[in-house]
Amino acid sequence: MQTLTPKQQALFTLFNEIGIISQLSSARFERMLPHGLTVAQFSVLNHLVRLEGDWSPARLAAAFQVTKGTMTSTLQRLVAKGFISLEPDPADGRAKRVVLTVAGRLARETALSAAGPRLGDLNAALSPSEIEALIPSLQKLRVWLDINR
Amino acid sequence: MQTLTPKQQALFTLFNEIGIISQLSSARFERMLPHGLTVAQFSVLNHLVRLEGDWSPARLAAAFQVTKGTMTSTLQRLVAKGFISLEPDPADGRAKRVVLTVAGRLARETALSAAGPRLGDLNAALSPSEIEALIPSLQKLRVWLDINR
DNA sequence: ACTAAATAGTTTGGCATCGAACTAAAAGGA
DNA sequence: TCCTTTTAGTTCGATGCCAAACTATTTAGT
Repeated sequence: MQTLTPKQQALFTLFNEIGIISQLSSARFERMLPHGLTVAQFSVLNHLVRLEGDWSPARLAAAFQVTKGTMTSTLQRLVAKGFISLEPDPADGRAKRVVLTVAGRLARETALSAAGPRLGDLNAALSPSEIEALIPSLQKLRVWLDINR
Repeated sequence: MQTLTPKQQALFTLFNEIGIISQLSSARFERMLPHGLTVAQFSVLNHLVRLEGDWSPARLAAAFQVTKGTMTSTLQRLVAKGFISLEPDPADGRAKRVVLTVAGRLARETALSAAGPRLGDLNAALSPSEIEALIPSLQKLRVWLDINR
């Protein structure tokens, strides 16, 4: 029977754990969000608030590591909720600019107030120092996966 | 403006990295798989080979932390590919038994031969010891998220 | 034994994601 | 300038995932 070496097995386990954590944590976070916001939608709002400046759908797609088609879909839902508007880019006929509305800024505030405090619950599972310890390795892994796509 | 404490920020970063790694690694793994197998489909085949015994859709759903509906869908696709069959459970009129076909066992072999060797590429990003170091913390986190669902 | 509650599976509707095909517009090159 | 290539966005068809509603069957409690 085909088997894996211990090293391969460890990698397999690693990605398996990461996949499950990703699933469970998004679901958990999403349940805290108001306005029927999804993680993808909230992330875009949060990004627009934190990093002021001009953001096109294409730049957002690159920032979030998703395809342009995926970003189109997420942005359309945010437009439908009145949290952003898409305006033509005066300097480039192909491009659009993503503009946060007042309601969008408010929704992000509300979401953060609702979800932020409960993030701390996680310290029952992992101490702050353990969390800090994980991040650098995960970042190395993410960067490598991103570059060697 | 609503902000996050450093601890909350670290958690946010952690889940963000995990989400991206999950995305990139599944895509990477999936590209190596033959027969148009997805990660979800391969995982079920692999599970059935490694852990012989009687597996119902419900048990599989629990093992993979997905809903029964999700498992129904994945199993239906595996049936369509001829890799498993679903048979009635003689002892329980509600239940079914998931049976690996010869083709299914072969497909799993082939997939493992194709994907296994290339798993090692990842060692360019993270050494085996770093990988080993990550796993216990991630498992703690996963278990906590699972229990406190 | 009967009824109520739990369990197995399916189906539906919604969101995220991908890859691929397609349109429009900008950039580059000869 | 004209043609080719690149880039921005959208759309389409799959897949995975969830929550919720629904059927059938089994268990449990009285």
